[in-house]
Parts: sequence; structure tokens; C-alpha cells
Amino acid sequence: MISRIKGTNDIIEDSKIWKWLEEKLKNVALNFGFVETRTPIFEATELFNRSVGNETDIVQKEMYTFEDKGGRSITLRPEGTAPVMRAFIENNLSSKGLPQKLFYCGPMFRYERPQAGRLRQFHQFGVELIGSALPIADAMTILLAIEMLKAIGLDKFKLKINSTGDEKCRPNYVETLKAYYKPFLNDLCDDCKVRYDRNVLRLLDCKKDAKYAENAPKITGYLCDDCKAHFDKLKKYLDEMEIEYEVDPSIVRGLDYYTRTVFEFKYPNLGAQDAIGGGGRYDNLIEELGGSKVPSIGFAFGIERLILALETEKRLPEIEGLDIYVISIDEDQKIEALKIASALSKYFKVDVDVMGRNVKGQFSHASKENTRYTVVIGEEEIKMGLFTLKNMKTGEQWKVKLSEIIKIVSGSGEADTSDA
RNA sequence: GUGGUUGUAGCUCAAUUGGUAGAGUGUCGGACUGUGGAUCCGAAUGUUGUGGGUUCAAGCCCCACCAGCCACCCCA
Repeated sequence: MISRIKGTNDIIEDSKIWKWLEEKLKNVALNFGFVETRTPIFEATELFNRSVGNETDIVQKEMYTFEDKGGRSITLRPEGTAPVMRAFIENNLSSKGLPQKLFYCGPMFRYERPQAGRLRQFHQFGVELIGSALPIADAMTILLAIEMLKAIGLDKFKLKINSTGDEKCRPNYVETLKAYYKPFLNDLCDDCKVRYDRNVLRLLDCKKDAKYAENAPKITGYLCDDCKAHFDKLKKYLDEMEIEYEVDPSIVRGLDYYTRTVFEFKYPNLGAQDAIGGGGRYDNLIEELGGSKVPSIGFAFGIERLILALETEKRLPEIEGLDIYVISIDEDQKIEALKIASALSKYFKVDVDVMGRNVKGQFSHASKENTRYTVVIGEEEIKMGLFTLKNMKTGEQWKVKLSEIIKIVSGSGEADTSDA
């Protein structure tokens, strides 16, 4: 037997839940004026090296990179923002006016050790608000994310925000942090020794060396005036919208392109993989990718993690069953049943027997499929020109015409004939 | 990538010191030859994750690999 690749999933029965979830998220985004984008699943490796950052874990060890037959280096996208920004530049979207409000939904790939809530192919729903440097754009983005969580019935999330500064103030902070950590350098874990040179900010969220991070200088104390004003204003906006949040200086994010605002949504009882979504501002990314300077902000949710959260909350939607199952008594009525089902399928979700089950078996199957009504066709019905319609919940049944079936099942009429 | 743990029917799990693999549930059928969800009866389904090894004999012991889970790392 050939089995699926480690860290991937077949979504079969759950596809109904996925569809429900994606529709909900999509509708919120559409109602806020966002437009769906679909960019390729693979991109030039260079795109991620330059945007996500050469020193990040994603680029260093998690990318699915290969050479195609033309000798080009290709990478399966590990995240959604860089491809969308590439498309923004390539399609000259800024000429259509700013802001551009885009969303995307699809698979991402990272080569990591799988565990619950962490897969090698996983799915993200992401939103990008492109073109504004104002804190009101941050507020709108975060509001949108919260509206989405509420729309699917998740309300126990924790919003954590932080500011990582910009090119003016971050270098100072990095120096300050290095100076602080220097005396402990030999005591730090091996990972942190490497991080010290590569990306000192990462030291802050190391669990092993948390004791040093506690007393480390906080970036919020080292922001330049502009960054501080931006952050203060965002907090004020969130307060005014009565959005609860926690300022968490350890939120650094693992992608290099973030500037100023970063945020994460955590959800309780999900184990170690409890971040259901996250995002931030990226004011220099488009410029770094060869476009003009277009400040932007965005975020992404992990679909699998949202579903895990819904499971822990027991908030998964009830999957609707069939409206009508058309039952044939004998072989003779099989084709008639199919014709009737076909006519009814214009209005309802319908099914007929293709397994040659007897009457009892067909009822039983209809029941198992959560069917609302059954229509029975036998010799008797064909002779009378009427069908037997049965309400599977109440057990009531009537002899009715086809037009009557449509009325009753669609809920716009009661049966006007009785006895069966 | 590191450490730990688990893998038996579609699903949940049994199987004594190593001695020919079982139950519940689900599926299908019958009791009920035109009526489901209740009850009773019956049937089918396994290379015990894969491949080696030890042994008269391996689901059980040993090795390797694969996969899941937990934690690290990191993030969605």
C-alpha cells in the first residue's frame, strides 16, 4: 500500500466542515471589501529568501525547495504574504489605487516534525491590507480577524500585540539587547548562542532561557518617537473598540519582514501549537521585493488549528443530511425513482438507491444519512399517480403529487391530504 | 533536526510466564416478501504498521525502517 506523505492529510468527510469554515471566513473578508487572490503554490526560491529572510528558521531548514527540469530553483510556498506581494508588484496593482485589500486561502508547506496542529502541508486563510501606514489600518486588520473568529464561534482567543520598531529604532534595541545578553553568553542554550549573532530578538521567546528574558530590556522602551506614537495610537483604537489585548514583548515572529506592529491569536487547550493566527505590519517588504515603498499589514489563520479549536469548544457545525431519499419498491420503479430524484434535485439534496437494497434497507440507509423526507414509489403509487411522502422525523406520511412534495419539503406548505 | 511514547478488524480496545487473534461498536443480511431509528438472530472483514532476527513456537523478545502522538525547536 502506498500511504500519504508524512505530515499531510486526506480531507474527506471533514470537507464539509472545511467548506463551512472557509465560506464563513470568506464572507467576513468580502463584506469588508476584500478581494480573493489565487497565486501559484510554488514560486522562485529567491522570493522567500529575500522576503522571509535568509536567517529565519523557515528559510534555513523548513522550505520544500527543488530544482525543476530547467534548472530553476523552485520552492513550495511556506507562507502567503510574499507571493501576494510579488503578485501585487508584478500586476502593478498600485496603479489601480490604494489601498488594495486582498485575501487568500490555500495550502502552505514547511518541512517540520509533525505533531497535532502542525503539518507539513497545512492551510492558511490570510488577509493583506496594502497601502496604508496609519494605525487605523492596523486596527481594521485586527478587527477583521476578530470578526472572523466570532463568525465561526470562537470567543476564548487571547490577542497579544507588540511593536518590533522600524529601521530607525530597531538597530539601537538590538545593540542594547546584545549588550544585556553578552555576560550570559556562555550560559545560554546552544540554539541561543547561534541566535545571538543571527537574530537576537529570538532570544526573548526561548523557553529554556526564559529567566534571562525576564529582565531583558523591553523593546517598547526603546521605540523611536514615530513607532511609539504608532503603537500608542493602535492601543488607543483597540481600547475604543473594546478589544481586549495583552502587550507581550516576547512576540517577535519568525519572519524578518515585520516592522512595527506584530500580533498573535492564542487559543486555550491546544497544547504546544496554540497560535491559531498571527500577523503584522510590513512597511518595507514591497520595496525590498522591487516595488515602490508601500506600507502594509496582514495576518493569517491556520485552518487546521481553527478546526482543532472548534473541536475543543464542541462548536463544529452540524452537517446537514439529505432533503429527500427516493425509495423504489421493486426493480421496476428504479428508473422512475431516478427520474423523480432528478426532478427534485433542482430544489433539494436528493439521493436514490444504487445498491439494489430492499425497501427496509433503503429506509434504513436514508435514516442513516439524516434524511428529512423519503418518497416511496411502488406499483400502487404509479397506478394512482401519487407518491408516498414520509417525514422521517415524525413518521407521518401522505399520498401526494409531485408539486405537493416540493411545497412540503421546502416548508412552504402543509399536506392537504391525509391517510396513507 | 533532538528526546520520549505508541502502532491489533472501518472505529474503540482485549489477548496470563512467548503457545494457532477476540469483544464492543459500525457494516451487510434475516426475524418483518411495501416502511428507518428499538429488540433478537446470523454473516463478512486482519499479511497484528513494514522488513529482518532470536525461538520448537512471536501480537508479545531484539534490530532497523515507516507513521501517529507528546515535548523541544518553531510557528499556522
